[in-house]
Amino acid sequence: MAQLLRDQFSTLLTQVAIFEGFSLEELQQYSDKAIGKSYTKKQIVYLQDEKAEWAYVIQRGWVKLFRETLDGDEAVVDILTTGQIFGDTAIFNDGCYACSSEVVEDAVIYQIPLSVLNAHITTNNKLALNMLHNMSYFRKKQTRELEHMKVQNAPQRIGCFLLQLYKPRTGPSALIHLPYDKILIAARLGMQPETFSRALLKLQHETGIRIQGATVEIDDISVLTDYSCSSCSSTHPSAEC
Amino acid sequence: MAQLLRDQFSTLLTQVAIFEGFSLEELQQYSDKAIGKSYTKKQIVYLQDEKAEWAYVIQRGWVKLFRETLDGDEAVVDILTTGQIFGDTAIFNDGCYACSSEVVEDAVIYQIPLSVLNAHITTNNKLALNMLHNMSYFRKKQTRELEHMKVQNAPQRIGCFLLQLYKPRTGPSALIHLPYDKILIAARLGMQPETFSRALLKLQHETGIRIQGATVEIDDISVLTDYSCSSCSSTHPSAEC
DNA sequence: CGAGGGTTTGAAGTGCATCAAATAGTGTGG
DNA sequence: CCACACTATTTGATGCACTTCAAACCCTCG
Repeated sequence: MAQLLRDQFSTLLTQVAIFEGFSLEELQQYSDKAIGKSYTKKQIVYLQDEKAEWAYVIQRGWVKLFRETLDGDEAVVDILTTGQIFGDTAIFNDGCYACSSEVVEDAVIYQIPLSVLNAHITTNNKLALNMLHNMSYFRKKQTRELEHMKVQNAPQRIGCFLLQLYKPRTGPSALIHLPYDKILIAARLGMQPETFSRALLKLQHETGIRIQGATVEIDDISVLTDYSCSSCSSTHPSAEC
Repeated sequence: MAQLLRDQFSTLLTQVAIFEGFSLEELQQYSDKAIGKSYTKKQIVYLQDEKAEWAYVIQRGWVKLFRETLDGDEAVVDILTTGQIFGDTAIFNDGCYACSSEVVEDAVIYQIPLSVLNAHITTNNKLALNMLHNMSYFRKKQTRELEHMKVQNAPQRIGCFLLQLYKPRTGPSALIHLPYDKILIAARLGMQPETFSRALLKLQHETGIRIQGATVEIDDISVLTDYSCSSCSSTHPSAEC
């Protein structure tokens, strides 16, 4: 990799959760062997159960992690973007990827050898602790999601999804842009596109938010938290929900 | 703690996943400050969001981890038994418990100070790696559970639950004893007791298994995997499912 | 034996899935 | 720049799975 690219890549790595607190120098060991590629929508990065050689870091775009069942159904595990790493936990999964991954919005993705990461974990306790924190974060997120599947209905789940896109700023109003297809959001929330469409209508009527294509206008974010989080166990109101 | 108890406790700790590969000597640091207690059904061990001082190790009995929503619904996160640790991940959750925990079958539970565990993690990379492996295991389990909530119906989810209770032995037949109330199993699987009862009937008719009170008789385990795992993404057939 | 949970059964309602088809939106080649 | 093809999204109609409410039954334990 050329020096300029290497520096750019190392800077990206400093934004990755598991590398928090690491210096550019410490991260140079990755840029030596890293590879950056461009991907277009619908490209597969890797498949479930494949032997894992690389971890991937997203510089730009969106990537879907999913699992496919024998009869063709798919469960969307997560949808990731800039600064997020994936495939790294194959280290703890017999060296195989636990999910398949597919690009859902044109992306630039770097890949780093798992062997380097693996060696680094066993010698650097700080990295292991960072990964623990990170994995704990995702476990919490998953736990919340399971809870939502059990106790929330479709419109409420969409409300929670919108709240997660909301970045707190001045004032209670917000203008949110849906970052990818509604069909994909529906899959992410475990419902059919038709259900999503109808639930979105219901959500509009019941909370007063306005949706026009991929744009969501919210006058008062607290109406949404009231509506969606009443059946959450999270502290209410919560941006986490 | 008396020496005899201490030894007994250290032996229990060697069975705990995150302490795998540790010697009795290394584990002595816990027995100094550990406390063992008996609990009866329905006793609360700790509540969600409480400041966490202890991690708990089950010697005997069953414990439910759950989250309660504002409007009284509860989501059962997990149900644990002998040799399992809980509350330990509060270390990565701002020092607060992420779930409440309640004894569901009379239990003996030891508690160890989180401060000792926390100190141990930062100095002992092996422990950190063990915890990573363990957390990865639970993440996988949760991912599978989320998938099941999205793609399986009630009888199939019960089938998977039974498969998890099945410990492979000689031959394809099995006699399983349900370890706790059906109401609790229903909650664990995210369904109503009535639904559970009816789904169990359907499962009997469609797979030929026989259920008498808390006893489950299965002639051929593969019938159950065929029935339940057809819509799983796990390698089929799988004890994991 | 009687009280109290656990469990089952019945009847009715609700939410989501499914199938079908219309509509909107996007990118392509002519 | 337009017509076409293709996909995304919406809308309608219907069915099924699960929930809810109500009540009976069963089992255990004081």
